[in-house]
Amino acid sequence: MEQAIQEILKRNRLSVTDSRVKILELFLSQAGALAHGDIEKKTGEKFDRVTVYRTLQVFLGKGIIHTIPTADNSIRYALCRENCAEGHHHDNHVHFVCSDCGNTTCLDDITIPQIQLPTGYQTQQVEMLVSGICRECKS
Amino acid sequence: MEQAIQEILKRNRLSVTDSRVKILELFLSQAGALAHGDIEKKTGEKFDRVTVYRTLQVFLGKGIIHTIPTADNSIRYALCRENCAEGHHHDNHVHFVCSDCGNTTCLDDITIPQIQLPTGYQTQQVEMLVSGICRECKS
DNA sequence: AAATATTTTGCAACAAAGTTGCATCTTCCT
DNA sequence: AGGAAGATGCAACTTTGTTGCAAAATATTT
Repeated sequence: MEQAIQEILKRNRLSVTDSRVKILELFLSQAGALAHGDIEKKTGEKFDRVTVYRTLQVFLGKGIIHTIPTADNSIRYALCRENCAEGHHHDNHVHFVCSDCGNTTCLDDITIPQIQLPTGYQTQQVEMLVSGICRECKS
Repeated sequence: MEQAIQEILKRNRLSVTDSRVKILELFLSQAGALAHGDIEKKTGEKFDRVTVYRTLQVFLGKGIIHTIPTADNSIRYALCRENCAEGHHHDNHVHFVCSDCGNTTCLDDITIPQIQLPTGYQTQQVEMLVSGICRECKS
């Protein structure tokens, strides 16, 4: 994993620092999306709040992670699949929020269907957000 | 308009107060969705912040308005069409955020398409959020 | 229409979330 | 190893949202 992380950082011309490594580790070691708060807690509160904010901003800018809007007004972050160009994702998968466990996951294989907007509207990006019960919580 | 507003409040067994009337007026007098901040500003800062929060909560609970999650982590509120039951909307329309003027609108006539989730996932609610350029800004 | 009961409001105080400037420390490059 | 560039932590601050409570407004009863 250590390898992979270095690779990601280097590919994006970012210096390799403790916080960046630890935060990327977090993302890589679990499937779901993370809110800012989760990150602060799960890194063992080793980093300053400000550092976490700034690290997320940098990752966002480089297209390493993307945001997921949620109904409860708390932005989640998730890793982008391979090939997001700097600042320009192709992030056309559906996001799922479990109303039981609260986890947010990217359903990478479910593509957002095309829709026909009224004339005069021009689409740039589409987000689709499903809430419900996830596989783990259903059983 | 005054009529209509009273009607809405009475139908929902809410007492008719200045703040509620003014805030409903705001929603009725313009198409788009409003963020909490917009409301504070546009009412001419006559009401306490707390009152605005509470009023929105009440309207939400009664199904008079619904929330729209946005990518920038600021919840918008918009009027529900006619017949939302208390606490239970049928809110299956698409939301549009203009990246130029910033306005958020309900595309009431565009229905969210059905999607097929992976087995094991159970859907409760689906949100679809399109960003782009709106009719007004395009010209 | 007045009196009472019920709601709603505004204030104060607080908690959480996010931002900025700046000095210090790390990382990277040669 | 040394210096430039960049990242971090701290402090201070702003914005956003919440809660308890007394005062005020609204609704209800007679």
